[in-house]
Order: sequence, then structure tokens, then C-alpha cells
Amino acid sequence: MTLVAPEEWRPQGIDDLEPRAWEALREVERSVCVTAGAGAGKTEFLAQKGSYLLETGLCPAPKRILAISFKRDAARNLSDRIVARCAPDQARRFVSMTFDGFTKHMLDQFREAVPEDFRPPANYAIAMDTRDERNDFIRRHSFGVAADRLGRAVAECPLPIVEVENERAREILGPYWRDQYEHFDRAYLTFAMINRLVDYMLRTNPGIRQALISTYPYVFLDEFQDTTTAQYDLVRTAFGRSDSVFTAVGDDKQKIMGWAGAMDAAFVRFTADFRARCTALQSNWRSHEDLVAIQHAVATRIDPAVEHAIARGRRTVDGTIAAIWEFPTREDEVEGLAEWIAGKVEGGSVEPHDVAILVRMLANNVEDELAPAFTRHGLILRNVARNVGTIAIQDLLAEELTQSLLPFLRLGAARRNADAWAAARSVLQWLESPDGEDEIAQERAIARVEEISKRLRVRMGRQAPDAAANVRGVGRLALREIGEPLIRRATPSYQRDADFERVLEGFLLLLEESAELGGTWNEVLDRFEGIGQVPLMTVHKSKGLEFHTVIFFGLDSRSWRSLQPGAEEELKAFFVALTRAKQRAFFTYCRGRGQPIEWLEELLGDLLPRVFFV
DNA sequence: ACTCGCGGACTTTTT
DNA sequence: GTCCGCGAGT
Repeated sequence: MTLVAPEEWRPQGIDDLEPRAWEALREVERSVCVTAGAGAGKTEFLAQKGSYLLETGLCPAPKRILAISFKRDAARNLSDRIVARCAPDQARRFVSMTFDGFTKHMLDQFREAVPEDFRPPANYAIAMDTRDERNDFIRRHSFGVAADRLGRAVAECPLPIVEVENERAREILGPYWRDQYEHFDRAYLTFAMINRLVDYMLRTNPGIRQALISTYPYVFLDEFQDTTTAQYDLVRTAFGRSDSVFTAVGDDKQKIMGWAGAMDAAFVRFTADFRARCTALQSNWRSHEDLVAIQHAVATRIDPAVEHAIARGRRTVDGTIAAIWEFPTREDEVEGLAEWIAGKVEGGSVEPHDVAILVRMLANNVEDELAPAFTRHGLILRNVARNVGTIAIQDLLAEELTQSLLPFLRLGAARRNADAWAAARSVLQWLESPDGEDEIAQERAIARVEEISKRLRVRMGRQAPDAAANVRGVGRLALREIGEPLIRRATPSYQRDADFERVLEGFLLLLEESAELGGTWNEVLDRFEGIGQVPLMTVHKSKGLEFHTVIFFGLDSRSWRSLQPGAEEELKAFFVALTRAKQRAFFTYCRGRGQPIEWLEELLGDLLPRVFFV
């Protein structure tokens, strides 16, 4: 394998990196802490740095890079970018995992090394850490604690429990761990527990820690601002005071997970503990200049020392690009919103799926409220958090099953679809060798894609998507042709029948539902993917996404806690909503639902004018 | 039957 | 920060 000299290495797929990104990329001796604001190209930066380390041999075989993300699609996205750039034997040494994937992997590999007092049995199961389950425990033992506090305590108290200082926590956590191990048909571990077990195991086994350090001289941490105390403790136990070089990337201005345990001042602590050098990327590739100016005004309120981002997006719309829309009543607000979107869509200036409706919370309730008005205006609202069966639409679309079946269904619907071809081929590649071990022959892959899509084309040509049975049948045929056992083997979470069935049933239900309005197979698949529909989601779910136009619905104190100074994360949530927009951002509000926006006017002045609807 | 005060939920990811 | 439900008290 030929290596590139570090000074000759160039980024791939993009023209160039900004100077700050170059510096952070070339820093391979010392840990770096990179603040990547909205639209700064966080994932792209990590992908470039990964390629740099692998292609220059700065991370030589058999050493590896460990990249830790929070969400599965973020981990996969990063890994895909590395695979697209690097030679297979290099890409294989880039280990991109979720935090929970990494800790579970560690526990499974080194379970025997966990001290006996807390060693879980080999056949433990994963418990979803729901509020209901915690409340069930609290009721059974008559403890007077809130479910959220219990969850926090489990995550924050290191093992062994006898050494926990807080007496009350000790009293509750002892029974909690015992219950999880013994109360049910077998041991059920939550990810927070697994985190603590691995931390305990590493503290008591310096040899394993050494092996870990020597395997991973480089560690990437994505979305660092959301790291929980438990995760941070584990990272420090594993890699603190070692030579491993960290690249932590995130944006403290977008820290909106504090209520779920995200650590305060993560960047400050990290910088101190890992003697990291801090830098901030300057570009915003997402939004245009006028939006960036507004974003900056809010950013300054969050962090007075923040630099002004350099807007790299081009403005393509005329007129007002940001405003507060004020309506007399909630009904007017709903109607005005639907009418405005319908007008823009009919005018052809924007696609429905590029206009996002963001809410502070309770998206399901808002869906019920908005849907009738949207229907009247010929729009389809898509609440991405809505469950089909027992899985949320947004999660379903990111599932391996969906990602595997959809390209083939697309090819079944239309022969010419270059994107679907490429996607279908990479699905087969991944199924045949999930670890990228041996390349399947190009011709064979092409032949199989052709063979499978031809069978689907025949069936889909014969049967229009007009009966539920047809639609389900085609979905199942795609699964059979590609190979259910193959898909299940390649995806750890599909090993259990119940988990796989849950995703498959969701897939078939959404497909069925997408066919209810009739049309061609391609139209059905568009509807399945949400093309032509207006997405609705909470600000939290919108994190990391971007839309042409963003409309925040309900900027009132009933759904939005005080935006007063001090309610830091609320302001940050407002910032996250604002920064999802590429072109336009509006905030709706109706009189008689509180007056939370005074400070906004004071802060943004003419930048965010109020527009009165009657 | 009513009020008052208190506490909890809201916002989410993960094999 | 606000809403909702619950139990205690009138």
C-alpha cells in the first residue's frame, strides 16, 4: 500500500479545508478540541482527518482509529465517508461506533474481567431504560424518588455501589442493580449500567486498558457537548493520562441534552483533563449571510466571546428571511401556517419536504392540531416521531432493513435510477462482507442487482400498489430476494426475532400506508420516504438536519419555557431551531398564550421583525 | 365540590 | 416555565 507524505496529502471530495480545519487536522501529537458551529462541516472534518491519518501512515497498521458518535446514523455516515475515500485495508482500521455500541462490545469481550461482585451472566439482555420501567422499580420498593433522578443516579454513580458516598443513593442503587440482575427471568442491563460495568472493569484491569490504548492511538469524539458524565468518566478511565490523541468535536451552543444527563462545561473539563488545544471552525456552509447575522446575535447571547461565522451559503430567496409571525388565536396560527406553506409550494419555490415545522415538545399533539388544516390546503404533514407499529418513522428510515430494501424497490419501480443502482450495489457489498473483509467481484454484484431488481420489476409491473396485500407482498418479496438471513446476520440488533419483526412490521405498515393514496410505485416510495410531505418534529430531533425553510410553530411560553436569561438550554434550543435553516426561518406565535418574546425583540431588534397576521 | 400546594413530566439515544 | 394530577384540607 502506497502512503502519501503528510505534507502532500490533500482533502478529497471537497475543494479545500478552511485554515482552522487544516490546523486541527494536522495536530496529531496533541489532543484537540474543535468547536464546530452550525453548518461548519463537523462530520466532513472528522472524515478528512481520519483519511489523513490512515493515508499518510500516521496511524500505521495494525493501529486503529476509534470514532465514537451518539447516534447510529452519525456513526454510519462517518464510516461511509471513510470507506468512500480510503483503500479497504485502511478503512477497516477506522472503527466508527456509537458510544453504546463501543461499551457493549467491550463488556462482551471482557465480561470475565468484571469483578465478581458485579459480573453479569453471559446471557444478559438489554433493557430499554424507560421511565415506566424505573417507575415500576420505584413502586415495587416504595422508594420516594422520581424516575429521572433514579436514571441519573444509575448513570452517575461508579461501581462498586458500597463506595458511593451519598447514603440515599447507595440505599436505592443496591436494590436497583440486584433487581436488574435477579428480579426478571434473566439479567437485564441498561446501557447506563453497561457503561458503569466497563468503567469498573477497566479500573480493575490495567492490562486491558493498556491493550485498548495501544490499539487506538487516535480517538474521535463526535457531538462532544452531549457527552454524559458516565460516558466521560469511562473515556477518562480508558484513555486519561495516556498517549492516545483525541479529536473532540462539537458545539457547546447546541448543548440541549442537559436534562438527559449531558455534562456541563464538557469542553472546559476535557481541555483540562486531556491538555487539549482548542480551536473553532469559522465557516457556515449551510446558511447565507443574512441568516448567519441573526444566528450570530443569538450565539453572542449564549457565548459573548463567540466569533462571527463566515457565511458560505448563497441566498436564493427574496423578501423577509426571518420573522416572528403573530396571530390573534391558535386557530389563526394553524390556518396561517398551512396557507403560507401551500402558497409557496404551489408557487413552486420550495418542495414540501424542504420546509420543516419544528416544535418545542409534544409533536404528536401538534400533529393532531395541524393535520386537518394541512389536508384542507392539499398538504401532507409528516410527523417523523409518529409510530408505525412500534417504531418511529424517523428511526425506521434509518434502519438497516429499510436502507437495504428501498434501493431494490426503487429499481423495481424504474429501471433507470443511478442512485438506487449505486445504493443497491453497496447494500450487497455490505451484506456479503459486513466487515469489508473480502470484496465481492464487481461483475457478480452487478449481476445480482440486475437479477433481484428484474424479479421485482416483473412483480411490480404486474401488480399496481392498490391493495394492501400487494404492497406487503412486494415488500416481502424484496426481503426474500435479497435474503432475510443475510440482512439479519449483518445487523446485530436483528438477531432477536422480536427486534427484527418489529422493524419489518413497521416497514410493511408504512409501505401499506404510503399506498393508500394510490398512484404509481414510485409515488408510493416517495411517500414512504417523505418526499413531497412537510416534516414535523421537535427541535431535539432536528439536531444535525437542515432545511430550506424552517418554521418554528408555537413560540409561546406554554410550549416554550422561559427564554429568559438563565434558562440556558432553552436559548440553545432556540439557537438549534434557527440554525437548521438554509434560507429562511420563521417563528409563529399567537396572542393570549403568554409573552415570552420581549428579550428576543430586544436582542434581535430589526433582525427579527414581527409580522402581524390580521 | 372546591382550592391549594406539591411533585413530576415535558425534551431522547443506545445492541 | 407551565401543565396536569393527586392528596389534604375546607
